[in-house]
Amino acid sequence: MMVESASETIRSAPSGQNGVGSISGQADGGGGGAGAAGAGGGGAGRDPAAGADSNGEMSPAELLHFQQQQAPVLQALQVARQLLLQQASGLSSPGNNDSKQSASAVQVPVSVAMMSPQMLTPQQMQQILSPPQLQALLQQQQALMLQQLQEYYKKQQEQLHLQLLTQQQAGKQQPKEALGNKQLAFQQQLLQMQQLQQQHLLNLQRQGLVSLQPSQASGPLQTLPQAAVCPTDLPQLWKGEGAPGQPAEDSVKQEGLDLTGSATTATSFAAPPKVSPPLSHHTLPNGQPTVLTPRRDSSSHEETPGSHPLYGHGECKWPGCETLCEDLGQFIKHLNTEHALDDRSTAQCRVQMQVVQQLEIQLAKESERLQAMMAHLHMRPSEPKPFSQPVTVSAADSFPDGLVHPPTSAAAPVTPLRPPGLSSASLHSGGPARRRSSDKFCSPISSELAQNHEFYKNADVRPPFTYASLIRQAILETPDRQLTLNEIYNWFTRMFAYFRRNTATWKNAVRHNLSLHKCFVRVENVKGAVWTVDEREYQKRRPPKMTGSPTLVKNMISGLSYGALNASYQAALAESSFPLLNSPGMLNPGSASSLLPLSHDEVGAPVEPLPSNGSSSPPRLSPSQYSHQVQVKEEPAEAEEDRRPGPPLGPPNPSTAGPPEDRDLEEELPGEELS
DNA sequence: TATAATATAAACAACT
DNA sequence: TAGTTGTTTATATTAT
Repeated sequence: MMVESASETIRSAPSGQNGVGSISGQADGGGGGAGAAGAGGGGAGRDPAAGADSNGEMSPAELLHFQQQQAPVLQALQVARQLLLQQASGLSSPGNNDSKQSASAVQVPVSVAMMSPQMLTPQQMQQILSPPQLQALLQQQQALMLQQLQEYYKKQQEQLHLQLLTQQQAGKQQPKEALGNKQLAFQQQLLQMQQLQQQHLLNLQRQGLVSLQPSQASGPLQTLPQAAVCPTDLPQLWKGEGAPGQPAEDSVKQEGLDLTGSATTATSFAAPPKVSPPLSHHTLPNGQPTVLTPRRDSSSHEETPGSHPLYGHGECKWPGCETLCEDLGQFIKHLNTEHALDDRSTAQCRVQMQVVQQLEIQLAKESERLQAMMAHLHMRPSEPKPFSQPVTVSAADSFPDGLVHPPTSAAAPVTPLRPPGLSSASLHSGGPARRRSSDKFCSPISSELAQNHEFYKNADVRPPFTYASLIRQAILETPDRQLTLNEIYNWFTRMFAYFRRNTATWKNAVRHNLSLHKCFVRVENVKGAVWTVDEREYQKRRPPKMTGSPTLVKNMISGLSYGALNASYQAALAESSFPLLNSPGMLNPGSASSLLPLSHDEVGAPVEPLPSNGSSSPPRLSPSQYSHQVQVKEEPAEAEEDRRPGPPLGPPNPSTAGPPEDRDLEEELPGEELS
């Protein structure tokens, strides 16, 4: 009865279509997850679309107005950048004419310079000043320029903000949707501007044009999140909080840092009511910034250990605040005075939370993308795979929650998902996955399992290994190299998400394999019957030609992904003699640990990373033992008595190995104690 | 095409 | 009696 019902599910399961469906479902799920994750910060996530919509609803006049507003900013940026570039080239080659120009720029108000760089031609400075002087002047000028740039931005942003406010007021009578869309449009403009500003500053920084000293650097630059880490929208988000808002009263801080954000703007701009649920103040470190450990810039972590997370390199790391503090005490004082619990700090904290949310959303998106990529690649197994990524990482990445939930339907025994390091051939089971040709020869189960341990554990993907190899692996992973049937079951379910379903089918298969293959020896001990592996018999199954023959190599090359080729090849060679991992480097910690027991239980074997290594050579079993075990299978009753003494079937004594049947295999294993 | 390996299904017996 | 364990047979698929 059970079997029948289960078999029905199995039958339906193998359908490839379902598998694909499940995949897409997972992808969808991922997307949904992302959406869900972004629910809180959904505003940001939806911004692009919302912005587009809102733009669509804006009147042409408004659009034009904004564009006009932004045009000068762009121009100014371009000009300023050119100017700085010229200056830089001038620095690098003092004799250059450009340097003259740059030097001359020092004397010209930056604002003017930005507007009409071509008109600046005082080149006398270059002739008059020495290179060091020029450089000093240049730095000074750069700082000036930055300051002016920021002021310029600030003004533009204030203008935009004012317009936003007026729109808000004027639009009170308008349908809320339209108003919201307009606001979004405004916010988009603000974001763009801020992004522009940041990109510009970043560019300057990258070009080495701006090596701003902390004090010199105006907030924006220093507070810029790492470009590599943050998508462009993230910095803007932050900026949006800090700079744009800058209502008049806050805009100019005594420190001269223009970065300080204003709470009001922050809330209205970056955290629209819908998006940012009222972040109650309790979420804020009430006057105890220490609670705000999650800094948005990782730089804080580089600071001297023991220092305040918000204090590093002698300055306050509070977003937008680079106030210099001589020591921790001063910093604490500064913290309590400048960053106490108030609207501004609250808003900044909100921003920080949004930054984190954005990062999470980004992570979700990237994970989804990775899934899609993997699915896509699986669709075309013939295509060469670029690289095999570190399995654990990618697997984890692709499944943020660490789980790939089995498709709702029992379908999809083989989903398009593939462990990154796994060869297409080994997974090639497009359909019912009847054949796992590569399991024995091409991709050693031990290494693949080690590499993709997390993947199989979490992904509902049918492992590309035969039942026999899996059973063997399960048994060999145990210190005693013996397992009861139930323990084998448990290993299957523990190691493979796939085997958490259709239990009747695969369990039947396991039993069938145990009985069918001579390599599995049933031994009775006190606890009952346990199953062991007769490596000699197991290796017998190998077609002789496979051993190190060109065919093997050919198969492997054709079957393995390029990235995994090397590791798999090595592992294959290793497995032929040492079935289990013997190359620690290929293991990820988790799997390595799981396999660890194997390595230390062998009595006689010195290193014996894998006792099971007996594989190629009749390893662990002394002739007597071996014969006895075989006998056991045929005559279980007798066996158990002899076994009793040591560990039930304890680590077979590796003392003398049976006649190495697979000599051919052992070429890889020089030092192996074959006999 | 023949063969081997494998997967799956199922029947059956023994045991708990 | 039901469930588990173990064996065996049959059939289909795939690769060599």
